[in-house]
Amino acid sequence: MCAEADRQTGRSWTDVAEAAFRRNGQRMTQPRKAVMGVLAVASQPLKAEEIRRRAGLAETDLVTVYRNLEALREHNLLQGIVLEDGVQLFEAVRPDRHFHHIVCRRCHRAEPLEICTGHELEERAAALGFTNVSHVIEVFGLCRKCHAGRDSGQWGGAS
Amino acid sequence: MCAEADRQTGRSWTDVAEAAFRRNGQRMTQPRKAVMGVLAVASQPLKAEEIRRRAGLAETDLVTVYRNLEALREHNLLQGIVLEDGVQLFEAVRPDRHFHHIVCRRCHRAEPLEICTGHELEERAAALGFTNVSHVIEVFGLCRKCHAGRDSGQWGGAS
DNA sequence: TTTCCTGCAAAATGTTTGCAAGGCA
DNA sequence: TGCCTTGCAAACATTTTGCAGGAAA
Repeated sequence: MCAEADRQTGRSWTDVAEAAFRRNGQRMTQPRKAVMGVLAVASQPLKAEEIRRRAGLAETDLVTVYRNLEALREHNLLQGIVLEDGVQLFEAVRPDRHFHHIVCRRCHRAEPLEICTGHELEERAAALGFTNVSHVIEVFGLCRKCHAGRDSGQWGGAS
Repeated sequence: MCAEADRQTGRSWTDVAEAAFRRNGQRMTQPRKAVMGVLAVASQPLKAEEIRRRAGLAETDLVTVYRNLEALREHNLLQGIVLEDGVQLFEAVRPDRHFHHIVCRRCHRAEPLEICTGHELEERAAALGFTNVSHVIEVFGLCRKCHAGRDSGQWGGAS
């Protein structure tokens, strides 16, 4: 799919995304460019609100941000993760990278964990008759900075 | 059934939960008993609304259900999973069982996947300086019944 | 009779939808 | 000039909070 082009042509994620939009007769507006710019350089998954902030779109409605995120997702250029409390974070999809994150449950800072153990689970799921299988693997914890003074939490322990 | 019994004492999850409440000076009310009864026999994680329905608490406010779920969680007797769309499902915690689920993204039916590959990830996270580490691993797909006529979905594929 | 629990109302959050006006191509 | 996008308002679903009255122990 479109994201594959990246590996073959060496084009940046932004270029690939822009091409996908144009191919579909969709337009490159200022808010869309700004959102893409943020996602292109983000080193971690971000909340919609944070994307707007980094994009310098304080004047822009959050609705517009969501609509652009949704548009990117439809082109398979964006993926989301859901935190323990239901909040969504978004990040650019790059074909040459698949990994999961350790996310600080206090400050939401994320670091990549460059291993993926999902295939076993997916195989098992397929054996149970499930199709269109995907997996979510996220690890939560407290980063060093946030470690000070906090109880173990209701989700802790059950690993 | 035997699987419900606490490994050491032979007490059922319900008994353990009731003891935990009484130990804390908390009371066994009718809504609380009903919620616990549902969780004790549920074979899969359930939404708050579904718990109320199964508990026969149509007259009871959902707020009460949430408060009881929260109370159970504080005793480490309940755990939740978050679906791709942010909705929470709840299930009883049993000390002798740790596994993840394959959840149908249409009908929310879940089946256990009796393997857990989270420890590697947690070790890695700990090495990065994170504490209080826990993990969320969920696999989503379409069960056989729901497989008919449905597009691949915005989250699909990116395994 | 204490104080925990419930119901009701309302708020908080995060996200989506409808519609008319605005602006890329 | 088309019609894709935006802004605004409002709807939405889920979950949380405040407060007064009701009920376990």
